Amino acid sequence: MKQSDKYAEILKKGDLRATKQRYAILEVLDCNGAPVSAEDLYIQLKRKGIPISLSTVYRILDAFQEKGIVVRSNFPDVSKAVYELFCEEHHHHLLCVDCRRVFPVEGCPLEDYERLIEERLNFTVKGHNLEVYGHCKDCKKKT
Amino acid sequence: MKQSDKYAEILKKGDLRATKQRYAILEVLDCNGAPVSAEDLYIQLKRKGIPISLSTVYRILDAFQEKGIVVRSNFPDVSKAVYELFCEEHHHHLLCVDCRRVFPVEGCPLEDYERLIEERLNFTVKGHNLEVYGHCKDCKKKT
DNA sequence: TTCTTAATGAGAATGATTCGCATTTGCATT
DNA sequence: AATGCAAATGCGAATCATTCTCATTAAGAA
Repeated sequence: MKQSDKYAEILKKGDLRATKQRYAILEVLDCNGAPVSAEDLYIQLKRKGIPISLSTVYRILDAFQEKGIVVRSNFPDVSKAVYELFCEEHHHHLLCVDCRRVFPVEGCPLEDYERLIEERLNFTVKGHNLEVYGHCKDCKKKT
Repeated sequence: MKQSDKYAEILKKGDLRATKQRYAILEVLDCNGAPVSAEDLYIQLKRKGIPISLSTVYRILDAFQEKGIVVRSNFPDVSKAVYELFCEEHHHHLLCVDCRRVFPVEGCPLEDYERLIEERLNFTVKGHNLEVYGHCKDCKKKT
């Protein structure tokens, strides 16, 4: 199966029309790995020669997030939201406070904690947000 | 010791002048328990008859955060930042997606996880952000 | 009481995001 | 392939949270 077929399927499943702009956003997110801001995405798309406007980037990301195609996050002390493709394997992020890069970490330590919350506080847990921040191995060296 | 003495001490320790506005913000945060946005804080202060402007609220919260007196957080899908008094006991928050209330939970399940990250990924952990969201016990009933 | 400097108020400026509306484009149906 | 219509896009204006500027006020040391 070609990449473009994969994207077409994602869009069809989400009941979204297949447009050049949507394909291009899926492709960039797919290649990018780490979360990107709407503006970065816009710049990358322009650089690739894709005709698109910033508001369309926002609109597409919104639609994607509604359909569960992407996940939006807000990192502390960063004023813009970032987006990445939804990933089956639940994972979290390490943020380097020096170089501002984002590293994925697979796995999640919260199952027991959430069970405890459900039992002790009678709260139905639907999800969580977790980011860990600090100094990545490259930035550690430099100091 | 009176409450106002407590606030005076906090300000002195932070090397900040004691002003009516700063006392008032400390008092509201102290009574409020849960995190509040700058605007909510401003509204509450006005309601109490405190003369203050919104920019001052932001400035004071900024200064407080710099001194470690308050903690600022960004909850997902909420565009404004929220602030609460720094609390010695490390804790996290439960967000009810229905009533939007915030509940504190003491304790933290991340020690082992962070140790693992430090070892496996050679990343120096400085802190983390964790919020759990779902339906609180009151909203659960209503449905 | 005076002086210096930090803090405040009011509103303008900024930056991220959303909205409104005219135009274009997928795509289901002839 | 041509048609029609709803969905998607582009552009700029609008909005929202937050920060900045600068003139005025008030803490607190001397």
